[in-house]
Amino acid sequence: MPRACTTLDTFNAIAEPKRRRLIEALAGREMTVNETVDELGWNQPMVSKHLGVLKQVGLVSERKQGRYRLYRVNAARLKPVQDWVIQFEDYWNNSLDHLEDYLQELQTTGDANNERKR
Amino acid sequence: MPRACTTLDTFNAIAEPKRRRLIEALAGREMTVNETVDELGWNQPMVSKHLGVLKQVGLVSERKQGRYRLYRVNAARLKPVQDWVIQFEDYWNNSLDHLEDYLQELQTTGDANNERKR
DNA sequence: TTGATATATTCCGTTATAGGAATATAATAA
DNA sequence: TTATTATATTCCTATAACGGAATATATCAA
Repeated sequence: MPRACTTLDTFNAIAEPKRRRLIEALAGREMTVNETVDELGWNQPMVSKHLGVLKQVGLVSERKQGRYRLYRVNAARLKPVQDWVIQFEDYWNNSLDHLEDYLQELQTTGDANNERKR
Repeated sequence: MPRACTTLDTFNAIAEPKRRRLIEALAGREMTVNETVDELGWNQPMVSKHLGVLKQVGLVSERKQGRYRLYRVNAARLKPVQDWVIQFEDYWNNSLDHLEDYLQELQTTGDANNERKR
């Protein structure tokens, strides 16, 4: 079984850095495909294809105007990500977060003694 | 060029639903691989493999104790995701978020008139 | 009509994937 | 030692991925 489609959900869609960059560029303002091309400096098919993925997931919406297509971010679709991550907010600034332990462990081999009974 | 490795960064690692589930299961408490297997009802290699990906990204840390390996979530590694998403928080509850427009547009064909001058 | 502009789509090649099954390794217990 | 428990790894297969290049479609302008 391969990895899930990028068009399956928001999490998969924003795993790609270019798509996050695209969302940042479009945040708060509508833009034409070519305006985006100019702003990001990518080639046009690349922008169109990434926009296509974002559109399928609903992260951007598209509005036709003449021969232009205006794209805009649908920030609400990011909420599931925020909602999922926020669950763990309590952990990353207090004693439950053991980042230092982890970083230290990367350097020491870690003693594998003291069998725990289960 | 294929999709980026799941072990490249947090965004790619959490794109997989099972890995998010795994993080939830381990949140706040250390667990053995087999405890996790029991709790999630997956087979053991599957749990080990997903833990392996999470470990490479630093989302979980591992501590050997006898023949057990205790896994624990490193919530701090989720912060980049939170930091990225939070940028758009302003958009998803006020006028800048055009969700209704979008949903409505899905049903109407949308008039492609009114060429905009550029 | 013809040409130009704006955007989307198709074809291609390389590659990492996720799951299943089987097996290997490590550590303990008898 | 041998058996058992705990965990990791290897091999397999099908699939979807990005990017590049080329091309198709759509709309406007002359």
